[in-house]
Amino acid sequence: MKSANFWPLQQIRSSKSILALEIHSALGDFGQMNLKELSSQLGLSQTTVSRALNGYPEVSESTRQRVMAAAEQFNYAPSTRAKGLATGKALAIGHVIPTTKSHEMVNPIFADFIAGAGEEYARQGYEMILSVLNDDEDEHRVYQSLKSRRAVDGVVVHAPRMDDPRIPLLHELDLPFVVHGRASGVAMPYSWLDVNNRSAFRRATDFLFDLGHRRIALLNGNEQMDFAMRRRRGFEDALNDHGIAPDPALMHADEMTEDFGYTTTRTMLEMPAPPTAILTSSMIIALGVRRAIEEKGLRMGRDVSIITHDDRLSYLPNGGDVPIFTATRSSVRDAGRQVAAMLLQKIAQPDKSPVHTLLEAELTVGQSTGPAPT
Amino acid sequence: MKSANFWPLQQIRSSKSILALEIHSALGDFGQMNLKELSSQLGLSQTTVSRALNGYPEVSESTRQRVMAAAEQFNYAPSTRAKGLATGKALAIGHVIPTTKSHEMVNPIFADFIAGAGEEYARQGYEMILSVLNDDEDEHRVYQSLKSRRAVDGVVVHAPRMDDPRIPLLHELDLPFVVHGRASGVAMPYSWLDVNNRSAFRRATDFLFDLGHRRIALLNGNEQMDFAMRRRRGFEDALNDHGIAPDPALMHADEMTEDFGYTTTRTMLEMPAPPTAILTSSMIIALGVRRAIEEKGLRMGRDVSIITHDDRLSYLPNGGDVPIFTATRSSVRDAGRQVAAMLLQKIAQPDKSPVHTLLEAELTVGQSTGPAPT
DNA sequence: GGGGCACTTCAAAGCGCTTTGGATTGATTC
DNA sequence: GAATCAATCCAAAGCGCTTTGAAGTGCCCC
Repeated sequence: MKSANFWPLQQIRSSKSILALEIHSALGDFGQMNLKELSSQLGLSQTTVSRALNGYPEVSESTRQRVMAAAEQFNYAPSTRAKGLATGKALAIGHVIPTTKSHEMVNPIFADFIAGAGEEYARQGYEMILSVLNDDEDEHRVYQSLKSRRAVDGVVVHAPRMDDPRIPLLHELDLPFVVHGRASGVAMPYSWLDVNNRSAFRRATDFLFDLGHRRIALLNGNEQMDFAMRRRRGFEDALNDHGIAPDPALMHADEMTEDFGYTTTRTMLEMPAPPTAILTSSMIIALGVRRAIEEKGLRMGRDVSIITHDDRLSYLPNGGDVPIFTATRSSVRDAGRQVAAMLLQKIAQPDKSPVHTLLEAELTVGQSTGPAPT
Repeated sequence: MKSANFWPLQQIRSSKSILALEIHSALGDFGQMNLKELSSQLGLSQTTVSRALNGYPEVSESTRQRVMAAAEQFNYAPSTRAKGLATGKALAIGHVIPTTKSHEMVNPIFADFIAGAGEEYARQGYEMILSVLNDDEDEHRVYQSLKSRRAVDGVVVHAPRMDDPRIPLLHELDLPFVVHGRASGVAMPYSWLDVNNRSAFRRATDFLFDLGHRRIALLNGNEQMDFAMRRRRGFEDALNDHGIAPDPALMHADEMTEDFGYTTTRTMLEMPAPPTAILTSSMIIALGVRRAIEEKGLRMGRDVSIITHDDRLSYLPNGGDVPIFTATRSSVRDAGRQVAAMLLQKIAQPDKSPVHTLLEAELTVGQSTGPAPT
């Protein structure tokens, strides 16, 4: 221990270095490098190495370089679990996979949203952890469990419904969260990011009016969902502006499948006064609508116009340079990125008041709309 | 400490219980209950409480009941991080989100697969953690990082390509894994679960032959992907059996979008001798194919037959009771469940030799196929 | 040559759990 | 009544990190 009295410092250093190399090659592939090991290889204390890696100023630049190089060389990275324990943070964000209870349907926007959020987490050194709701399990328990196991520092709330009970719950659990969407009816403040669904659908409807359409149908998502309800409002707003009473026969809401679009449109086209334009809440519905139209020998954009909302899902591109569908567009992947950033921000500064982001969807004109047939 | 000498046991117990209640109500909502706290509330040592909760036999049944009740009441659950540190296991499984580099496209089967896998993890007390590949980042580093941070006990390999480099990498990293799919060209043994793509597509093609079709097209996924390559083999097998040479003009492979199905079919239908049947690798492609067919005034199932592979994605149901498309079906959600189970099994018994599961897709006949037009 | 001052570096405690090796207890046996 | 044995229960070490409070180092100046 007192060898420093006998050995010149330089010599110790270099002899240790040699030792380090030997030990390393001996460890070869089985040893998982840890802080203790790494610092002994470097001939430094764990404190110093830790500080060097975490960017504390107490460490000289040359030492830091040396440490970082060694960490790189030995593939060292601190154990997430140990780090989490020591810092009291989980360094992870939770996402609870939204499934509609009826058909264990996974929300199709989920994958792209996650991909966006994940980018942000990766950049900031956070883990993303997912939980799936087992059919028998209730939502409450999932969040409760996430909290009591201290598995995450915060969560993202997906697919909010009206009066969504998760918001008061998370408040009570004191678990930071950001909502992707909004929950009408919830009084307490919370952070959210949402697309301005109401104005988007209002504008889309207006656009159809401008083209001369008067019988416009709406194929919406399940109207328990907050976004669907808002889209309907926007649709109705525009009708009202133009002095037209909403016609229940032209308004349908259900899970957003191709089949829903197809069968509903088919039925509507049999009506004495069929719609000349149809607004849909998702590309998948729109595909079904288009099928029903073409099957009947009509042409989309001439006989019947379609406007859809387009979440820009990567596997469902809306055409190439020229969009196929006229659409209200907003990238859900981008939303994921932003929500993640908001949440990390909130975790860093818990006392800041809630933040709201309202994205405006852009209306891009494609080939699916045209003047109302006379 | 020696108070047991002065106080009758019963009395201590009950006085502690009262204390417990008081402390609890004082802690109220802010305290995160931990083992120490819980055991002091119960008047037991941490060891005993831990053992009671983890089902060790050294604890009497009555004590265990009492402990479990208290844990329930106080919403206690062990900290994942502390538990992980102590046991040396991460208690988590990693999934690296597959994106095709070209268009940051997220594999559309991903969400459903994850949902299935997540169920299994939840049941066995594992966390699921996702990583997203940043565009600039390379695959190697992601797995390397997962390993060196000791963030996961194993990973699932998604969307294997031919000669997939991840397999030797994970071997080298000594990180347990199971592959969803197979990687032709990889010599070393590994566990996988796959659909028998080759036989499925062979049978589908045979089925079309039986219906009298001779000019059959294949719209495949990107043939770097192992599954796509196997499907092509199956397709070619059947052609060979029937003495027909594969016609490059009828074989196309690309990212599986609706547009790909549409434009390719449209082109093919312009050929002097257009195909009378088309095989597609995904429902989304099939939707595009159908559109091209109907747009041309032809009818699916009469003028042109379609068979598609159907992963049973929850948001893309293939009709209701009567399937719309004739399809080779195999539930990807179910695959997720099984892969997860295989991986957890492997982690529990690392030395067992690799396991293989080959699922046969079922061929379900829908409305999209019919006798070849004469 | 010793005091003062930046710079660096260190030893050790603590995060919340599991687990080892031992202690305690009451019942049972001789 | 001492010895044996299950059945319980406990104290303390250890997992890999961060962080606090203290100490070492070299340099300059008086």
